[in-house]
Amino acid sequence: MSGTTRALRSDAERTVRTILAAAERVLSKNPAASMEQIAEAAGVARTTVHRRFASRDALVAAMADWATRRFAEAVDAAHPETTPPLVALYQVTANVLRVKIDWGFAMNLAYTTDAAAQVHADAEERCERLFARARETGMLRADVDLRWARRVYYALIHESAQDRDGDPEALAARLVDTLLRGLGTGQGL
Amino acid sequence: MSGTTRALRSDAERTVRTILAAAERVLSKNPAASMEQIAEAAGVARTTVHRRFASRDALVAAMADWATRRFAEAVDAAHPETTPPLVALYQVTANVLRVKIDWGFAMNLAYTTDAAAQVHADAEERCERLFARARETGMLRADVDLRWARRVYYALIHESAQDRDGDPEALAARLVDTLLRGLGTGQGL
DNA sequence: AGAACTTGCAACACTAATGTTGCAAGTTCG
DNA sequence: CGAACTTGCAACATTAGTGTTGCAAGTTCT
Repeated sequence: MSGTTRALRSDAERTVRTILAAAERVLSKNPAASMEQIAEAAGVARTTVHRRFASRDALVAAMADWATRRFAEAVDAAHPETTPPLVALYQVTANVLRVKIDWGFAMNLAYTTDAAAQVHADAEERCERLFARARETGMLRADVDLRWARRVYYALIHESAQDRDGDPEALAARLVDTLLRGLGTGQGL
Repeated sequence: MSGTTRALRSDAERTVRTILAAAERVLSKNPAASMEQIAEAAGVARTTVHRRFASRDALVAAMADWATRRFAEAVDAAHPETTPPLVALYQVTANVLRVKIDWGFAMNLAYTTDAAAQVHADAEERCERLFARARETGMLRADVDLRWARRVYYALIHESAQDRDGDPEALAARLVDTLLRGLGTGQGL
């Protein structure tokens, strides 16, 4: 039984992922797109979408959860609490960019689901803790506000993720450089 | 005749602005809000909204135009082509923040209308020209990409505008400081 | 008071999207 | 092959939002 159902279930799983990917593509271009448009982009009938997701809200919630899971993996993989701050910053940035480039819309649904909200709230805290370590090691200025630092960092992540065909490593390098050094020379300040 | 119609017309104008302000308030919280919700927030009947704006799209377009006009005024008032770059940067930033704090949603409709699109495209060019001047005077690093500079600047404007109750001058100061100096000390790079 | 105009209200028509169901056709696997 | 399961298709019910109209009541100004 488990062999059979596993095979059959994997078909369904594949369909689910196809739909999620299509929804990301369509909704990132037009957040008000209909289920019909999403189904068409996924190459399935609208009824199939409704079979997999009870409602539009359920589909959106599934997108939030899916992207959030990938986001959490991206953060964890960089071991931001144990790696030296600068290295961690590069790693997290590149990893998160990889996810955000593909799931930009879904990642903006951070506070749609309780589970997703929890992960993102945790991530914010971890981010600020990383910046706290960076400040202690003299990497960040002593007077920098951690909350503002995180907000600027997030804003730069968001902006960098618009370069959908760029190399995540290069994007991360530019981002970190801008975050730490800014764009000025320091003349006339 | 002109006296009479002017008085009557001003009533209508007042209603129009009330509706625009309400739409901004409501739609910034929920972009999918209905005309009913907007009307309620404006303290008028839904039919009144429909009398002033032929359709939902027309309302949204009016919001885009209104915010764009205020945005253009904010930029012009800073005389970014003739004032020294650093001063101009502060002035433009503070002025634009004042508008964006109140019309954040409407300002994101930049490319809804042809007229608005034109203004915003112009503003982007003017922004990059300002940064070009800043680079020539040694305020910005010589190797900085103007397009990236503008994108970072816009991202910081967007983020700063979230502090809806902050003093625009103080927000501008923090923004420019972050843009030019970044958040790092320069140690270990 | 009277003209010009605006508003709220109730009622209506219309549309687009959502969500459901039944069934025939197809697949994967044992 | 037959069981389990999934899909597409057609048809349907329901709803929420949009946009329209007529009319009575109200205002502002002359």
